[in-house]
Amino acid sequence: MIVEINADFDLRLALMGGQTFRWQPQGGGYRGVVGGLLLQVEHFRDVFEVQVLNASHLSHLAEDEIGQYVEKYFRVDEDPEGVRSALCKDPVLAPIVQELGGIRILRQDPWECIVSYICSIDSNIPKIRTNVASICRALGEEIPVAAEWMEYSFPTIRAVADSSEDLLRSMGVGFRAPYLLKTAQELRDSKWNFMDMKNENAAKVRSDLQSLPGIGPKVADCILLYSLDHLDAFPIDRWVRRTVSQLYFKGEEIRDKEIKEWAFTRFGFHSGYAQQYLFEWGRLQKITSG
DNA sequence: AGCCAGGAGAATG
DNA sequence: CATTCTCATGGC
Repeated sequence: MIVEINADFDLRLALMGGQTFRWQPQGGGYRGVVGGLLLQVEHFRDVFEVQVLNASHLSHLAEDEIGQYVEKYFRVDEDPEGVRSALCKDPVLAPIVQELGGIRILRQDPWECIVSYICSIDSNIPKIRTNVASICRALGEEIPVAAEWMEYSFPTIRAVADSSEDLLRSMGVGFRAPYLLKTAQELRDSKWNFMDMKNENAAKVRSDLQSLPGIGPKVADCILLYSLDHLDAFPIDRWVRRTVSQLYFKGEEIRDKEIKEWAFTRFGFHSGYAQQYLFEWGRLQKITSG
């Protein structure tokens, strides 16, 4: 089955940047597992095609629901041109948006996002990817694709909650192992409704998330932005802190609280996209400056 | 080889 | 409330 999506979309930045960790370059496009579906994505001129490679026995989706599911994941229900033109009113951001182009924010699964960004604590993108891959291989369900080709779904909350700290440590996550275990157990044992969290007040959701072990301000904002439809969230990590300071505050050190207020004042409900451009631009500068 | 990494949490001034 | 320390591992 093939789903065609009509959108300007930088797939490399969306799938291989710092927002999701399950995709790999493959044959001119990218391959990744999303909610039990093994997807192959390729970009053509003004559309890209999403091909469903597996029988989707884990997705519990009917054939005609897969298209909607994929479109939700790629967040086609938004106007990227409108977002960019709004951001370009900022004279500092305008040339960056111009250069980086069509960054898009995916709509990921909240639980996958929680695990991924707990793994991200004091880490780096290549390592997060290997950590997440190890966790899926050990605790996810097998998705047989072809001979000698096995993919793995993202493990359920229960699968992680019922594992152990030692097992998680053996996947290279180090001191994050107890965070992952305790948060999974809390989510298993209490009633968390991620759907409701998409409509609730962002501050409330943020503080609820921060009650979970291993979720602080930065990780909570990533979960809000990447999986809970709170596109005004502005995750502040080292890169963003550094980049904002450099571009807007003459290199002065600014407290996170001030950066948050500054961001919302300046970018409003598009703060999440602003953050995304600033993050990618900061990393690009580091790469090109050696 | 040694520095650094999409931080959080606990312990201190 | 602000600063400082530790946490485990691997990428570059």
